[in-house]
Amino acid sequence: MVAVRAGVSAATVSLVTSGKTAGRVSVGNIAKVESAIAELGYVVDGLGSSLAKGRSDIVILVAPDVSNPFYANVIAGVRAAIAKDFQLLLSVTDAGQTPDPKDVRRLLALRPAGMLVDAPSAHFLDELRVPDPMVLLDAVGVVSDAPSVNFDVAQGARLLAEHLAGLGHRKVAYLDSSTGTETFQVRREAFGVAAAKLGLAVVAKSSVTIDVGKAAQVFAQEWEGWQHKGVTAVVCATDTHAYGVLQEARVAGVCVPDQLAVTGFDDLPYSESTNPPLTSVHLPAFDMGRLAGEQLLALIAGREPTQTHQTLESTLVVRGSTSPARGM
Amino acid sequence: MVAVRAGVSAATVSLVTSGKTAGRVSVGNIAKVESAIAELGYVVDGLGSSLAKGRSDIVILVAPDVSNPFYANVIAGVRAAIAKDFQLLLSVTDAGQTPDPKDVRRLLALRPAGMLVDAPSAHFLDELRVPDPMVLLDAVGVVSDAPSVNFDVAQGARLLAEHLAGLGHRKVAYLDSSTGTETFQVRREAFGVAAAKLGLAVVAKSSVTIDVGKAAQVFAQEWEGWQHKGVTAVVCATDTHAYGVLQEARVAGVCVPDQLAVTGFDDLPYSESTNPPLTSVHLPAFDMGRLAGEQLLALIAGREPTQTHQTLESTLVVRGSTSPARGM
DNA sequence: CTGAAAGCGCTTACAG
DNA sequence: CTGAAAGCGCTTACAG
Repeated sequence: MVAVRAGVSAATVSLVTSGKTAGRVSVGNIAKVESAIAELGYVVDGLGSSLAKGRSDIVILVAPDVSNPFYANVIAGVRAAIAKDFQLLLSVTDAGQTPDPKDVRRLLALRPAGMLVDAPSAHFLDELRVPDPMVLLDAVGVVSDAPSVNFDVAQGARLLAEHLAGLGHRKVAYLDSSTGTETFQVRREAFGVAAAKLGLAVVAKSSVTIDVGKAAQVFAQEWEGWQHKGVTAVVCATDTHAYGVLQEARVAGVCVPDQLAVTGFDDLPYSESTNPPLTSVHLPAFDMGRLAGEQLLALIAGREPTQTHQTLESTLVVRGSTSPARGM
Repeated sequence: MVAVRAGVSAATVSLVTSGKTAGRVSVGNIAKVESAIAELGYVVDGLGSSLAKGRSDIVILVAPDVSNPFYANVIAGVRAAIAKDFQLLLSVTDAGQTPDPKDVRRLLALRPAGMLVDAPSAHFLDELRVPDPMVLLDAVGVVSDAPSVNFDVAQGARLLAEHLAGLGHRKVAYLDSSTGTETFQVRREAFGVAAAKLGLAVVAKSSVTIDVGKAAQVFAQEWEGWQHKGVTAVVCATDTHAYGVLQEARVAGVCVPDQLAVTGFDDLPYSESTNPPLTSVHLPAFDMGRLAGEQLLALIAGREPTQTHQTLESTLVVRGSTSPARGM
C-alpha cells in the first residue's frame, strides 16, 4: 500500500479512503493522507477492497436485449440511481436471447453488490438461486419474493381503447408480438376487455416477432382481409410492429390516419418522427430504471424497500397516426 | 474453501479448477475433486482468484453510445471472440456522451484483463495513462501505440461516388454529422475527392447531430435551396440522417428515388425496411468487434498482435433509394 | 504427484 | 485517535 509511506500509518489510510474518519482519525492525518493520495494518483484497488468486504461495488443488470433503444432509457435511469456508489455491469446476451443462467452464475462469482433483472422469465429465476439483493424490472406475472418495478400496461391499453372508441372506430385488428413475454399477454387482454365494454370489436388478430420488416410483411398479407372485415385501426403490441405497418401501409397506398389508424406501445424515440408520428402508449422507462436502482440501493444498505412491488402508470401519447374513423 | 473437505487437498483443487493438472495431479484426485465440485455446486470466487492472479477476467468495452443499434453488432463480435475466457463489461455513459476518464479510472481499479475503446477521442486517450492491454476500434486519425481495428470508410465513400456518378447524378448535397468524430471527416473528404474526379459536384453542405427528427428539419429548411441548385441526390453521413431525409422528403412530396436519391453510411438494420429501402455503405461491425477481441486476446496472452493496425473493407449496398437521376 | 506456506491489496475488529 | 494483526478466497512457487 503505497500511501503508507507518504502518510503516517497503514489502516488509517483505509479509514480515510472509505470516508469512515468520523471521530477516528485526526484532521492532521486526514490532510496528510489526502495529499499523499493526490500526489501518487492512488486509486483504491477494487479487488482487494471487495475481497475484504465480501462483495464488490458492481451492480449487474440483466436484460434480454441491451441494444433495444427502449433499454437505453432504462439503463440511464438505473445509472442515475446507482452510479455514485456502484458500477453498472451489463450482462450482454446475443440479441433477443434471454441470458443463460450459466453465464449469470459466472457473473455472480464477481460478488456483485446487487442484481437487476429486466423482463425475467420464470425459468430463468428458477434456475438461478435468487441472489441476495435483487430487484426485478418489467416482471409482470412473474412470481418471486424479490421486489419489482412494473409498468401498468393494462392502464395504457385501456386509455388506448377509449381513445380509439372515442374517435368512432368500431372494428380493429390487433398485431401482437409472438415472443412469449407476459407483458404482451397483458397488453392484449387488457385492450380486449376495455374495447369490448366500449363497443370496439377486435375482429382480427395476428402475431409476429418484434421486427419492422416482418411486421410489414404480415400487414401486406393481412390488409385485404382486414379491410373486408371493416377494420379501421391496427393496434400494435410494440412501436416496432407499428413502424412496419406504417411503412407497408404507405406502399399499399393506404392513407394513415384517414383510412387506417395505427397505434403502438413503448413510445420509442423514433415514434415522434415517423410519418405520420405514431400514437403510442408511453412507458416511463427512465423512471422504472431509477426506481429499481433506488430499491436495490435500499436492499443493499439493509433497509427494507419502501414498497415491494411498485407499478408505474402508463400514459397515452396521441399523435398523427390516429384520427376520426371514416363513417363516424 | 469448501471443496477441501470433499476432496483430499487444498491447492490441488485450485490446480483442477484452473485446468493445470497436466502432470501435476493424479487422475484419481482429479475425479474426486470434480465430483466434489459438482456436488457442492462450487464456483470459483472471482474476487479471490483475481486478486491472487493480479488481474480479473473482465474485459471492458468503452463506447460512446451503447444504445446505438450499430454497436449491437460490434458488441456481438467482441463477445464472439472473448466470451469463452472473459466477461464483457460495458462502460455505460449517458447517451451520446463520451465517457469520463474519471469513470474509466474507477473501472481500471477492477484490474480488467484488457480494454477495448471504440471511437476514442484524442483527449480521452491523453487523460488515461494507456492501460496495458488495450485495443482501439474505429479510431481513424487517432495517434496511439495501441493496436487498432478500423473501417475503410474512404473506400465506401469512393464506391458511393462511383455509384451516383454512374447513375447520372451531377450535383449532390452532403448532409454531415456535426459530432466531431474523425470518421465523419474522412467520409466527407473521401467522397468529395472521388466525386470531383467523376464530375460529380458537391454543391451544398449542411450538418446536424445524429438524430432523425433534426435531420428531417434540416432537410425541410434546405430542400428548396438545394433544388434550385440542381441537387438530385443527398449523401448523408449516417443512415440515421438519411432516415430523417426520407421521412421529410415524403412529407414534402419529393419522390425518392425518382426525383431525389438518398444514401447513408452504416447500413443499420432498419435500412433494409425503410421506404424506399436505403442505399448505404455497409461497415462490418461484427467483424470489427471480433477482430478487436482477438487482438486483445493475443495481447493478454503476451503474444504480439498479428497486425497492429487492421482495416476492414467497406462495401456499398445498393437499394431502392437510389436510381437514375432525371435528365440523364 | 501433493501439501504447507506465503502473498495478492485491502478492511475491520481489537488493543493500546 | 492509531497501529499491529488477522483474514477475505484464491494461486503459485516451493519443499517434500
